[in-house]
Amino acid sequence: MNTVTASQVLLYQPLYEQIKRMLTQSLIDGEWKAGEMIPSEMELAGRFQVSQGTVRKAIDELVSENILMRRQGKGTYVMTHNEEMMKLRFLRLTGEDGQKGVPQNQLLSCVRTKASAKVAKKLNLKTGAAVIEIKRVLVIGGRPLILDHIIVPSSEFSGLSAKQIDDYKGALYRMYEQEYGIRMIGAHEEIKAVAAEAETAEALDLAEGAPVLQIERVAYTYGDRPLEWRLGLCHTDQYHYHNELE
Amino acid sequence: MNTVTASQVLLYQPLYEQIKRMLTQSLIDGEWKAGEMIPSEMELAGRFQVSQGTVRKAIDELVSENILMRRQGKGTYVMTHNEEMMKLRFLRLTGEDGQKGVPQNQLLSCVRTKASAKVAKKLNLKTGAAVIEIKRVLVIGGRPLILDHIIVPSSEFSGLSAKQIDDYKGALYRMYEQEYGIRMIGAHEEIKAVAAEAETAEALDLAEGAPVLQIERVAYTYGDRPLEWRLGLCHTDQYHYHNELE
DNA sequence: GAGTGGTCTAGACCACCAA
DNA sequence: TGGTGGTCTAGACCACTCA
Repeated sequence: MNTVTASQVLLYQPLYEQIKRMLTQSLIDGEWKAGEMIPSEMELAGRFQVSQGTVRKAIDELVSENILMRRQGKGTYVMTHNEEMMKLRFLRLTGEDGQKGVPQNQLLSCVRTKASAKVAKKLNLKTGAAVIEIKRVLVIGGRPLILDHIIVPSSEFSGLSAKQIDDYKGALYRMYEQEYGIRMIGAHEEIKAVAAEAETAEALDLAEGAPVLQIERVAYTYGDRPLEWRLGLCHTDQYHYHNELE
Repeated sequence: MNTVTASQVLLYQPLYEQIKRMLTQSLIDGEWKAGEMIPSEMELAGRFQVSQGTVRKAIDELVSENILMRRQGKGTYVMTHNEEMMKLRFLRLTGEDGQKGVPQNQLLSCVRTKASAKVAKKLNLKTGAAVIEIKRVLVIGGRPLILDHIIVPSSEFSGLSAKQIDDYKGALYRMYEQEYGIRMIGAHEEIKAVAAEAETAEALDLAEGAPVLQIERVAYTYGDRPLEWRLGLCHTDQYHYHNELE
């Protein structure tokens, strides 16, 4: 019976799902850019020849995924990392008081290199593909907190420079969005506890062998396309990673 | 103008929000228990004197919060930790292959004691209030993986025994639900990397001082009422904590 | 006041399930 | 075949923003 169900699932597509996919395609195609207003619900209903309620349901889902945002009385907008609430959207480290503090960015290096087998697999690239590798330290409250090791494909970020990273004060997802039109909409993280190696210990002002939190992240844009890999090593004496389970 | 808006926000409540609250209250009152079917949308619409669409929107939100679940053609049910997909809902540790493996429970102790100031604060209790303290090791794939230290208020879990924990093979949230009618619907976790102390090292078969993941969790039931505190110490050589950011 | 999103209704029809 | 949830429509009215 499950085999029958499987084929039915593939055939049947509610209208609002189809519209959701068409809206997403328009976002991928760049018809509406980050921060811009999209057409009104009535206008989209006319374009797709469906009722306003159906368009609404499609938009509802995109809003719940943080891809669009509504502003009552004004319109519906493409979400952007410029929004105050989105700026540190993916930074899950907070102090014991629950406050984040504003991170300072201290760039260590930004070089062209080739993708290792491991990173290539995570980014759907071929081993040895051209990538850009960034190393930096995030300083919060005057203390070095995270040593980040970041890799992005050169094909999508050609010309990426240390100056751009500095210009945006290390807010990389804002920079990707504004300089390259690439909007990160989600990420997958894998977390472990490891002993600090020499490089980590020095960067974070710790003893070698001290326990640090290792956060491996793959961030992706529309259509779940992975476009950034990063490995963060965090000192968690006074900070913690927080998570809400529902 | 913000002051005006604030009072308006307090006064204005959409119908579906009111219905959502009434449904939640019925759940708190135990009108429908975990796994039971609630009345049909049409019946609730009649009871509350609103249209079916309005009831539907209220239920939609409760479903998205994992509080209710729909079964097309059958009805709407109170979510339960018996559901296959809910059984390890809050366990975020997986092996490198992304598989969870079935955990075995090895109970170390289950005793009556008094709440420390720290735990009391997290559980909204008074310092020194009667609590039950459970220590156990979760074994996955034959290897001890997590040393758990769990505290619940005696007032809500009177009579909790080692036998109950064994009977449910350590699936505590299923046990809370079936034995005490308490359903955990969410949790907050704070994660750090720490060095294993002697007790931890012994329980997890590690060297003292080895880095371990420390997960502090407060789990809550309907109305965000906290009813369980736990501290898990995890060995993350072959496992990792995973998280999806959206 | 015009335009937008937000709520609510009433009713139609489809998909699914169980008896 | 009847009852349930799932989709879709058309239209009304409310709340908000801005010119």
